[in-house]
Amino acid sequence: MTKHAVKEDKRKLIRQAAIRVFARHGFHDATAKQIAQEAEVAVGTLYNYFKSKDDILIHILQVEVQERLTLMHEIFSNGKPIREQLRQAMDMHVARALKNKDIMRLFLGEELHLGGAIEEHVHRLFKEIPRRIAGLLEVAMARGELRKTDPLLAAHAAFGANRAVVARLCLYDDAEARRLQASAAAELAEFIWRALKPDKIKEAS
Amino acid sequence: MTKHAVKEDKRKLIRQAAIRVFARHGFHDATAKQIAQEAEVAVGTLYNYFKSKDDILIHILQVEVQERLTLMHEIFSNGKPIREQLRQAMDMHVARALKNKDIMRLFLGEELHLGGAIEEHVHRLFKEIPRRIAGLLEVAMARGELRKTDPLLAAHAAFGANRAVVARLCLYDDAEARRLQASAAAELAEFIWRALKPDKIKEAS
Amino acid sequence: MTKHAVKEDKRKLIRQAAIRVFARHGFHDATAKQIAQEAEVAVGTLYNYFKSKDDILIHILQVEVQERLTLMHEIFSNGKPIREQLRQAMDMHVARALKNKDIMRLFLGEELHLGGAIEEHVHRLFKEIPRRIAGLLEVAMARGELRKTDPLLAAHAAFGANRAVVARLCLYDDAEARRLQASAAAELAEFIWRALKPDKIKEAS
Amino acid sequence: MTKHAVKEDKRKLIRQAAIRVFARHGFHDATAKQIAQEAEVAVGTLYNYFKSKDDILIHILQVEVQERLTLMHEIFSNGKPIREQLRQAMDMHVARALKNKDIMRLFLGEELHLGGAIEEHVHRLFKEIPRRIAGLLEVAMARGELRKTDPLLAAHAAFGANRAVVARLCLYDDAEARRLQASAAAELAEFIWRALKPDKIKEAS
DNA sequence: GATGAATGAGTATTCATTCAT
DNA sequence: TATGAATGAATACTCATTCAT
Repeated sequence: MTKHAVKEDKRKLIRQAAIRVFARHGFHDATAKQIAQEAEVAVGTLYNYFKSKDDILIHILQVEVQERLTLMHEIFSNGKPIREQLRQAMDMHVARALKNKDIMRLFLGEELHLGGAIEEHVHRLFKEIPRRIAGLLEVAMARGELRKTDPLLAAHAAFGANRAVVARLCLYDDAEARRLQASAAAELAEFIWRALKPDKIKEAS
Repeated sequence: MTKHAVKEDKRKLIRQAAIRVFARHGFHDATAKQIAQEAEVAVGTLYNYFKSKDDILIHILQVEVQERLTLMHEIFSNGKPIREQLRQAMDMHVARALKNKDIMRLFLGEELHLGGAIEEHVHRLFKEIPRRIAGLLEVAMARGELRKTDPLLAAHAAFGANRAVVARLCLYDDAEARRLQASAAAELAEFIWRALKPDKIKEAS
Repeated sequence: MTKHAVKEDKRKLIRQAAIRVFARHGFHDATAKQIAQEAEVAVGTLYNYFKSKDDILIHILQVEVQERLTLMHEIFSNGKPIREQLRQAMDMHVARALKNKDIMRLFLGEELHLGGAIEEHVHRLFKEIPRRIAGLLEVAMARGELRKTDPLLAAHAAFGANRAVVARLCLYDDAEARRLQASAAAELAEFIWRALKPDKIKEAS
Repeated sequence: MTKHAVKEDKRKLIRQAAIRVFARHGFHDATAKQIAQEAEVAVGTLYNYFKSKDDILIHILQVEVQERLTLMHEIFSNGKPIREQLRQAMDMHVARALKNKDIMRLFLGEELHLGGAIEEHVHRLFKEIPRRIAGLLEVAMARGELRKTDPLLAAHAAFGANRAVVARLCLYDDAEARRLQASAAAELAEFIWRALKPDKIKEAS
């Protein structure tokens, strides 16, 4: 039990070091040596915990995606009106992104062309998110809380809007980014809400 | 003058070969040799027309972005109602993307982490698009054709929504992609229109 | 004393595991981990019983060579006519080789280029065999049981003939190997006997 | 034509450098860098002429085996009596070996366990030699110039005898090696001739 | 201008060995 | 004694770029 916990701790240590290094140099240009130094372990140790550099990236993305999906699921199961849920979801994403810009840099940048084997893993991971959002939207549409439209397309549009705004906040640290930061989540929620709200709103309660 | 034209022709030849190769293998994994073979020239010749491999990528992106911006500008200057303009813009982007999936793959994937010098060039390029969209939106807001909100944020959201949907269409060639293809532009336009239309529509032609 | 016996047992355990692993992967490509797993001990344990991976190989070869030399000595001391002794020696070598192909693969393949330090050990070991054979041949020549010729050269030739035939039987498991298997020892003995028998045979008794 | 010749020259240059380096350090321990330095080219250049380090070794062995087989074929086609042919063959092998000890060291040592893909190539190469010798012996047996026995087994025995003696001469440069050097070929030829000559010799000149 | 052979810096991964537990 | 996680030196191979022809 302890052994397993220690092993997980070290994986986490390496994962977090790798996030920083990948964010700094990009996946391709980051070297195993850099990751090892950042984690303060020997190069060989990386390979005691991960099969390869690719494997580290996959693991990082998996953990992050998993956590997001879980949080999203909680928000959209809390019984609040959909408009409120959208607002909470945007808050969550924006806050999380700002809190950990490193991982966002990684998350936003390395969507494609990782080469052969990883690419599939990563794509599968990235396709899962809009699919889950589409599921949530579909339920809301069925309930009449959102207008009827293609849920998958709407999910992509909503997720894409969010992604672009968050990217703007995280990737460029300029005056405009700082200006948008405060209102971004609220405006995004409003944007998506308006895009998807029913024509006649009959929100009971 | 002829000399210059010949030179530009060869640059174009190489650029288009590079687009295909980058799309196939990704920027990092594409080799100068592959590009040369695809363009049916010697490796050395590449370097007579471009400073470096990086330079080729920058050039590709510049041309594409430039063309899009020009088209966008035309659409938003045609005097049609904003809703129609949105529709035309979405049509243009989707059609162009589907027509040249190669360049889209490149365009979508290599946004970040190209390493040091290029990164700046590319970022500057990619920041330009939302800024221009924001400009267009701002005008429309001033005219009361769109609701008042932060134009830059709205531009990012709209552009992001578009980007995500187009990515879905171009990057994964599955059943869902084919289903969405026909209606994507219209639905996207509707999505963005609803997100940004004024509360009370008083479109005096 | 018991302690020493236990220690020897474990050395044997490891030695035999190593023989299997070396035979499977070759000395260079075999890893300490593989040997440890095959022996069902921890990696560190190997190093409690052997100085190094090299040391394990040396030990294996030493034991095998020692055993062969002892058996050879017995055969050539049994008072039988030399022709019969040759026959018995060939039988012994062929039988032993076929019984333990693993060790033969090792024995035949890793003769050279083990790198610096081991090489000397191994060479010394491998030089010992022809020298001992030469000694036996010399005695027989002195007695007139074999024709007079350079004993060392004859020893190498005889040993080499044997080695090559045994290699053929052990290393390639094809139809020809199976055909030769039955008659190999007898034919080899005959080959060497004819090569070395005196011109006029006056075998008393 | 010139281009091809130049390319072949460089392959030869690299091949010969590699022979020296492999002989010095053994195949496994020789590094690409060492070979490059010995050949006075850059590391990358090696890979313009050979697919891999393995490929270099295969090429070396192929050339050497091919040359030997050709020479052997000439000797055994020259119409001389078989005893003379044997003598010439031994002379050739011994002389060639002494003239180029480097390649012999390689030739003798790396018979096995080169790992996966090469191993097959090399084995096929090394099996070819006894097969060809067997063919020659069979013809001689049919003509009554040699006693009837299994030609393949005899070939292995003869080749093995030769190999062992040559190895002794090339690998260890000690007093005994120098003593044997002069008489080795003649004695080897005699050894093999006696081992294989017919019981009643009726050599019609 | 065009060519493509030569260059050599750069990197993921392995594995013998150690040593704290 | 037994363990096995940690270590880090070592190495084949790639590929952007150059430059003599």
